[in-house]
Amino acid sequence: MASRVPPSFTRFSAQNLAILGPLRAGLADSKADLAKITGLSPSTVTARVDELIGLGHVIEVGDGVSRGGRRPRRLALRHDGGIVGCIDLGIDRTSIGLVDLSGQLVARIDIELDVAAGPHPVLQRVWAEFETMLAESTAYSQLLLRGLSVGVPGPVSAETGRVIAPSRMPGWNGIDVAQILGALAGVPVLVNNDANLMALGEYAASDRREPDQVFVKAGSGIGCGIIARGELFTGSRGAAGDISHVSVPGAPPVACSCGRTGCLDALASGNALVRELQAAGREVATVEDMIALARDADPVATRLLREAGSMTGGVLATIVNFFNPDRLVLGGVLSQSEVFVTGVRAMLYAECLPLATDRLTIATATRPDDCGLLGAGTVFLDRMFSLQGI
Amino acid sequence: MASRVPPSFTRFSAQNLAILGPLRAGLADSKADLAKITGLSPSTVTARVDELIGLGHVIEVGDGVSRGGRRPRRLALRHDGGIVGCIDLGIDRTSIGLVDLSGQLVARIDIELDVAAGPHPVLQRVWAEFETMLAESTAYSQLLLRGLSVGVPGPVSAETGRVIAPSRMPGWNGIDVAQILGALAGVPVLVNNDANLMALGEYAASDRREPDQVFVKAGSGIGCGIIARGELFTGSRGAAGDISHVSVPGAPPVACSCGRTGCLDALASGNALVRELQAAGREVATVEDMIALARDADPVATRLLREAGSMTGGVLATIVNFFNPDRLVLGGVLSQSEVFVTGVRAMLYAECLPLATDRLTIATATRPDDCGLLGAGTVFLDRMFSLQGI
DNA sequence: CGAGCTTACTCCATAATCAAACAAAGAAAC
DNA sequence: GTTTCTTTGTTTGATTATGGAGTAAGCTCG
Repeated sequence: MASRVPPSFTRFSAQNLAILGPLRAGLADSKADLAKITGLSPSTVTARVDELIGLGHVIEVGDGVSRGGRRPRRLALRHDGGIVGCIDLGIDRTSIGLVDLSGQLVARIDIELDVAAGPHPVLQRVWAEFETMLAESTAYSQLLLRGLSVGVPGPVSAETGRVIAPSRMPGWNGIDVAQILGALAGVPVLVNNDANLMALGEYAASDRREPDQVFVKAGSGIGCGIIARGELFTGSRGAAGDISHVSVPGAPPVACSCGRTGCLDALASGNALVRELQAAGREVATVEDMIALARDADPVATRLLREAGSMTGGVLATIVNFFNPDRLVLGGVLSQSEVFVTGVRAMLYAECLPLATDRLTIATATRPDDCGLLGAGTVFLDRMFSLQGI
Repeated sequence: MASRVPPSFTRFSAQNLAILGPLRAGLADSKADLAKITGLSPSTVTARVDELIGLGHVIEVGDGVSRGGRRPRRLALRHDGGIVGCIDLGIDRTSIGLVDLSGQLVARIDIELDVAAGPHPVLQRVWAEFETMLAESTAYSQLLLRGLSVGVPGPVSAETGRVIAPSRMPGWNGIDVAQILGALAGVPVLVNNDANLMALGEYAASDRREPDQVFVKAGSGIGCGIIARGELFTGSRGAAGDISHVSVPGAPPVACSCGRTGCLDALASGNALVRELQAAGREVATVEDMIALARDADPVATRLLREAGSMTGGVLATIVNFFNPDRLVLGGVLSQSEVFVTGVRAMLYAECLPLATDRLTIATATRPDDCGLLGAGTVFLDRMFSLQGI
């Protein structure tokens, strides 16, 4: 791979971004296309593209196929202009990956890591593992590390970037992950909630770019990310999408860690189901075990998953009526269970107005394992290729 | 008032809009301010403002006060450049108003009108009443009627502008209000859901311009409008915010017009409460009667209003957790009842995470009677002063 | 195989925009 | 009452973007 690294990004002008945007999204790959899409004049496109080529951000990649006239000279982003480190911090498992400037995931590892060990030990371990992975990825280790993008399993303040009131991350309240990791890595760090990143990753990875989507991460916990008008919606506080502690209609008053009873997280999360299954005498340790059991037609596991689907669907029904998304995506481990997904579907169609569901697609994640890392990469690249810059 | 009408709007250039936007919003009233806010150079601002003055859209209105140097020459939009007719169609009462180009409501009348009489009779009556009102408003009848903006008490398709599946407007399904009224009036007509318009009107009228707001119209029916990132959010279908037929957690299975049971509209709407109160032997005809009864400490009316508040609050709790608005505004007739509002508040604070409510303001509408008409005006003017144009 | 058509791209005179110097008008300091 | 500083607004080359004309390079069909 190219060892000559293009100059560091500072900021792009609005017009350069108008060129880079369609190139990045794959909506255009020639000057003519760019002129059509951006509305800029052909001469301006030529001038801007030449500048971007000179700066080393864009390259010509040979000729395209003719559409009845002169064939276009195809343009592309240089994806060797750097690399972004992506980290999806989980409760007991963390994924680490590399995303190139085109948004492709080009390397990943998974490590066992208990988030309860506390911010500093966890983040030091994560950084050490990342450095090892980067050094071993010979194709990419020469490239400039542009920064890190991290997903955490708890709310992240939109203003300060700190973790706030994370019910499942003891010792992390008020922690500034960007500052700690930034000190270790010496590069810019972005931090977001994991479900938000998964929503964005799914949106970027799938063909179905519906502008209004809801992504539900049903794993050991339950989270949710919102795409509104094609952009991540977090609310001014940064906590939008947090449905863990919504009361489930008509459910038993099971005590929740938040101090109330009947919360979705206490009733339908993977952790809650495993506990119930253990109470019923089954030998299960993880959510995956439980799903395997249900696949083997265990009646209790199957019933619990179906009920969890119903309860999740009941909460989502209100949200679908209210928000009217075009697409609802189920991700997380529980989405691997057909019974759970069926439960969600059945409840949604039963509880929603036809008006709200007749255009609604209910799907499972296109790349369930990767969407967290892909979303982390997307957030970073979108910011890098924006007026704001990194 | 000026009888010379400025030339018809066609489209504004992006830069002219950059000038008009801050002037319209009251964020700037001099060339220096405009340069600061828009980021355009002072010379460009001068050129654009001169052009807009020449076109008759902007005027100089004397000198401002010095802030330590030369005093500014104050600029303003010409609000005599036309007038917009606003119509808030209700189930049995319709408001008709005039909004000038600055967004001020300058005239209004209310008429008794049963929407069930059907589209053509209703819209003909509305247009006749509007013409009478306009002719009698001598200060404005000379001005150019730019168009009409209508709110209807049912879902409106975002794509076709037609009324779709309106549960409370028999005979209106699939009706193109814009086409019917446009044929009568000969001017452009915009149609939107009434709760959406009220949300926008409240947003425009209040000082608290929080970017993420939810407006709940609790009247004879229950509707809801969403402001996300400072803009009306309707979803691609146009029906976002429709919470009438959300199931109320733990409520009795009262039959609803939608064919299901336990819907919010069947339990907590003004109509539902009046029916229940009548069943309890009270002599009430309207929602206003019921509120008056509760003010006189009638125990049944008070209990019903409080329960309705709780049920509405229970549904809104899920929405607040999910959407995380900065502001929740209660409008419609029921918001005039302190008991109802208290019920909503109590349930919301009981059911929501502190994270979701610690920044949340729960308020009643600033101008409860006018926000529908104001919102209709806002929608029209925002569209007129956009690249899209009318 | 070439005339005519289509598509892709470039050149150039015109128009728009900008930064910077300048002018106007007032406030504050001495 | 003069000097100096601030703020507002205009004028002036220099820079930048634009749209249309022109060029390049393919297709298609008689």
